[in-house]
Amino acid sequence: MQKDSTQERIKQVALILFARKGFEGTSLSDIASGVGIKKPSLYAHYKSKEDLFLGVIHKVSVDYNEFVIRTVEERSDQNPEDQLYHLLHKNTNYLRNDEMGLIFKRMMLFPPESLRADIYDMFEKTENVMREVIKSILIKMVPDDEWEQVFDAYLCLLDGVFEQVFYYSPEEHQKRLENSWTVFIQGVHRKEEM
Amino acid sequence: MQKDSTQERIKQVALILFARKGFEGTSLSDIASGVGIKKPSLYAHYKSKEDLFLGVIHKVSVDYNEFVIRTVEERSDQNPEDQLYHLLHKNTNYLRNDEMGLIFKRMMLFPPESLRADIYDMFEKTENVMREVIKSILIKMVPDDEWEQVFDAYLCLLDGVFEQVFYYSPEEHQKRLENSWTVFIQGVHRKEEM
DNA sequence: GTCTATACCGAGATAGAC
DNA sequence: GTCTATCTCGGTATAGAC
Repeated sequence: MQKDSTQERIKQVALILFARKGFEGTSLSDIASGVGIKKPSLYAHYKSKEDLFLGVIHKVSVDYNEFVIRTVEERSDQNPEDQLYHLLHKNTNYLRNDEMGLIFKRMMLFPPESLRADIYDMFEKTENVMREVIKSILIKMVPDDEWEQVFDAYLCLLDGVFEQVFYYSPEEHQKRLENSWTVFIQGVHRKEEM
Repeated sequence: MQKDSTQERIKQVALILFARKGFEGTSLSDIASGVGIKKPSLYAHYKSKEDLFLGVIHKVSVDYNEFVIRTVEERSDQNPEDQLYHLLHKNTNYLRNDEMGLIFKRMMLFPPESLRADIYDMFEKTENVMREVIKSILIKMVPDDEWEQVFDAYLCLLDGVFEQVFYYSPEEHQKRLENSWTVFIQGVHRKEEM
């Protein structure tokens, strides 16, 4: 598994272009010229555009799952609230800065019609990874029969914050993230008092 | 302004197709055959595909703004909490059932590259409509210097709930909406107690 | 305004030499 | 594995008759 094989470089270039311009919006010519080869040479490595796309998406899916697990482990010694906050922040940065995040979300929301089933299969496990990892944090801070409610609210927070990455400047976005987090965590704490 | 003019029917068909398959994924042949005319006839009404697209988007933008205002007015006699909850629900249904919602969000998140600037200009006022309308509700329930924090959290809730429309079944989605709402409104109430 | 016919282009994909 | 040359298809768009 060489890291600099042409195969790998094609995937890297394709990742960026698919993320920015979508599946239909990206042409094989674009990809080939980004890699520095001619279009037909791509077919020595992938048997079709869709085949290449699935290769890219698979890589992205694996990377995101690893990212989530790694990020939570980084703060496994801290209190649950800090862990949740840390994940919220890291997740936002990942989605903002990394082409991985961009393409991940684009394909979750608006997959190319012909590949919809494949993509949903591939990403199905991501929800489960999130669930297990976040559950392990939540059961330390709320009663056993309520972690799922907070889980849903937290995932909604992640999704909302993600979406806003596209609309606002980094500063404005940061402000909104903090405000949304504050209301969320107050809601969770109120639970503890009841 | 006839409602059944060919112009209008073209826009209706184009709206549905653009929403489902995106700008690049939709061809003028698709649109023409949906309308029941031949492809070149489209050019009697719109001077290009991009021109048609902008026409559709404009209609969508206006409709969404009107929807938000109308929905809040429907419950203007009720207490603020019910108003917020009502808007959350209606907004979700609008985004789920109406092609308007689908295309609105698709184009906010992933506009076709060449039209990005036009689209962002067109949608800029939506945020302001939301801000004014929701502010008028919030100032009745939280201190004057805190409505903006709750506004940010509420908009994040709307965005998160919207995004999840794509992932989950209606039942699962409804459950998550209720849970997210509960944590949100508890966070807001805790503010009142402090 | 709608049609047929067509121009033009760029897309994805293949053949076959090197 | 990479190239040039080429194929086929479907896209956007235009010309011009009715």
